[in-house]
Amino acid sequence: MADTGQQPLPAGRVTIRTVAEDAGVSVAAVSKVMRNAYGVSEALRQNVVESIERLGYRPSVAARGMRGQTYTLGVLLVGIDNPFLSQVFDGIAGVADAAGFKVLLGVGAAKMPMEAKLIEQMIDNHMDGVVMVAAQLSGQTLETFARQIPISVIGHHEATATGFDTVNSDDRAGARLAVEAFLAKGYRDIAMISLGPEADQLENVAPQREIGFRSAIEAAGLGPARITRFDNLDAGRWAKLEAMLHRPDRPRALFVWSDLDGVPLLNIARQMGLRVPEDLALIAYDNSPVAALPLIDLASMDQEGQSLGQIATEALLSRIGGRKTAEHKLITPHLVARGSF
Amino acid sequence: MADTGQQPLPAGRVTIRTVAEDAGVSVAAVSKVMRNAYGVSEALRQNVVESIERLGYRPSVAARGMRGQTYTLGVLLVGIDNPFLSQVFDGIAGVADAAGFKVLLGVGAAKMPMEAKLIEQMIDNHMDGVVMVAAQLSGQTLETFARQIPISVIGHHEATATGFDTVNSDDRAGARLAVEAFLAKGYRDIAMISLGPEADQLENVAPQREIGFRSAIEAAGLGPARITRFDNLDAGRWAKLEAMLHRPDRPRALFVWSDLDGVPLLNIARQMGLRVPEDLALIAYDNSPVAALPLIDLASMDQEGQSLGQIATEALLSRIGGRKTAEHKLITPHLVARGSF
DNA sequence: CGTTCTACGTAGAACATTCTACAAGACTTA
DNA sequence: TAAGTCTTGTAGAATGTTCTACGTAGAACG
Repeated sequence: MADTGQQPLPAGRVTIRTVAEDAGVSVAAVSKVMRNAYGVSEALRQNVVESIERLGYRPSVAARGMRGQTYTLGVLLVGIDNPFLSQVFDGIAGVADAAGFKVLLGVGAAKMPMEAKLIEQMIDNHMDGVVMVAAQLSGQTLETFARQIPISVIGHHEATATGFDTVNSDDRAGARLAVEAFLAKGYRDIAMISLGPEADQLENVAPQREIGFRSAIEAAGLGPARITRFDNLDAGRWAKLEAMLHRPDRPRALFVWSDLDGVPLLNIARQMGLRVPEDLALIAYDNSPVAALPLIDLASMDQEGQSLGQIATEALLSRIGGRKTAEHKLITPHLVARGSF
Repeated sequence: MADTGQQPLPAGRVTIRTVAEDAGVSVAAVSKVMRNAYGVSEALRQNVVESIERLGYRPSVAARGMRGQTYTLGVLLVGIDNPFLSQVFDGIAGVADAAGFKVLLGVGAAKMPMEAKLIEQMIDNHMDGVVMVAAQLSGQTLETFARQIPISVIGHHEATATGFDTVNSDDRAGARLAVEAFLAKGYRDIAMISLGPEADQLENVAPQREIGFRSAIEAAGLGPARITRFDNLDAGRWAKLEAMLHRPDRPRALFVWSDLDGVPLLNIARQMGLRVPEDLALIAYDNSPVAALPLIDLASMDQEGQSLGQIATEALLSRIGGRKTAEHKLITPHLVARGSF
């Protein structure tokens, strides 16, 4: 490793001053080299770079944050055990890394005050920007924060926002594609299971999928659309789902807003003795690894989370770079057909 | 950033100076109140607190980091889509939050250089401490980092480490409990599937489980123990697993080092027409939500990830508080019995 | 009635960086 | 040759905190 010479213990931290002394130049010169700023001769540059490598110098992010950029992006995730989010994160991390930015993660647990605190924390850490994934915060709150830090949002339909960028999977198209896939196989009696109670919050993904579902059903002349909502927090939801499957007017085909509900639903159906797809056809959403298990074999819409993450991060970086106008992008999902329909 | 100079913008950042002026006291007095340090009268305190609330002041973490504590902990996770890690994180976040610490996450993707970079980043952010979960880094590397920042490690058996604390599930006991559960039901022909190729890296969990398995098998007079290892990165592993189940000397009962392999294995077995547990009995590890699905119904060892996270964080906080000696704790896991054996 | 304590509060250095001026040369141009 | 311009580098302010050292009362002590 690094040879420190006579002094056996490395002692204190290697700061920009240590490097400056070692290279025999001013502190500002080292700073310039670090940022490849203008006004450094090749000779000086070489000299400083050598000292930096010899000493293993790394600039203090905290100190940087006081005046300049930190080259750190914050990512705000709703939860941590959702495979879709994991894909999105991969996309974000890839682009950030390539651009020389570090990434730190905050986990909001789908609680608004928590999310707000985390953004504040990222601001307080002087991060250069934030990617929010499936945030619960209102568009208005986001606008407020966006005045303090560049923000790019995934999974939050807010196409009129002016202060921040958004990237979304086209949830309406996704629902339509699912319905069309059912129709192509001859299913006519199609219903949807959605996430309650947020039906009127059009910025969220589930309501958007409802809109897509409804319009596709009506376009096929099968209206009015049947949509049942279950609350994420409702403890008795599985019992309700089972009751629904027991009713005589049980639909022949079900479009489920997420694998999070789709997989357990499939479980319940099979437990009840229903054959899938002979008795009940299913298409869910997110194309998570569990859905792909042979024993589950659940068809699911793939949102291409990695692309979403990449595009959102590119947008964020260009905003950090100085863009003032807002960008809103929509990515079309695709169906991964499996034995469940 | 947005400051064009001409317009007096609504709000520049609220700093400690703003508060001091508003309250009519010195900057240091405000700092003392923030840290509830010694030497503040109740009257002054009240006055300052009022100003803080009125102005919505939040201290800059970056500036704090330059001299004092940042009240931020870093958490280093191998991956983000592992339900066990999600539990651990919950435990960490809970304890940290209660102690007034913020948490930021880094994701190491099981790559050593990546992990090293993330720790360095946390050091550069002047975080107060780091919890590492299932790190790949060697104990020696950890000791080096531990000289620069307090570290608490989960899932890394290193009981002789002096520079950092460790908290582990008792993996040997876990394997033994699984074997004993098999024995209690009369199974005698028991084998294990482990993670390769790291059998000789005793700090990792899989080798520890192998040791526990081996000793339990031998103690029952059923030795030598049959252990097969599959590499995480091996693309053909599923085919190999299937081939193994086709062999005539297929074991009657299988202990699998993780649900990550256990669930797909169960899938393959059922696909082959094997009945579980009539033809093949299974116990895996981690008790992930998928294992609990009725269609899967896989018995699994529960490591109580949340406790692990809590204990590791408490250790970290006490180390931040000044403790110099190392603590090494072991938590006993328990079996969640299900229909698979 | 001085002297020492104790409690409260303040000034200012320190922290590690960026960034704005500006100076000293070298080079160009009229 | 004088004036202007470009290049390279430096000094020092600025950033928002914490923390050390110190001053100033009033209380307790002898």
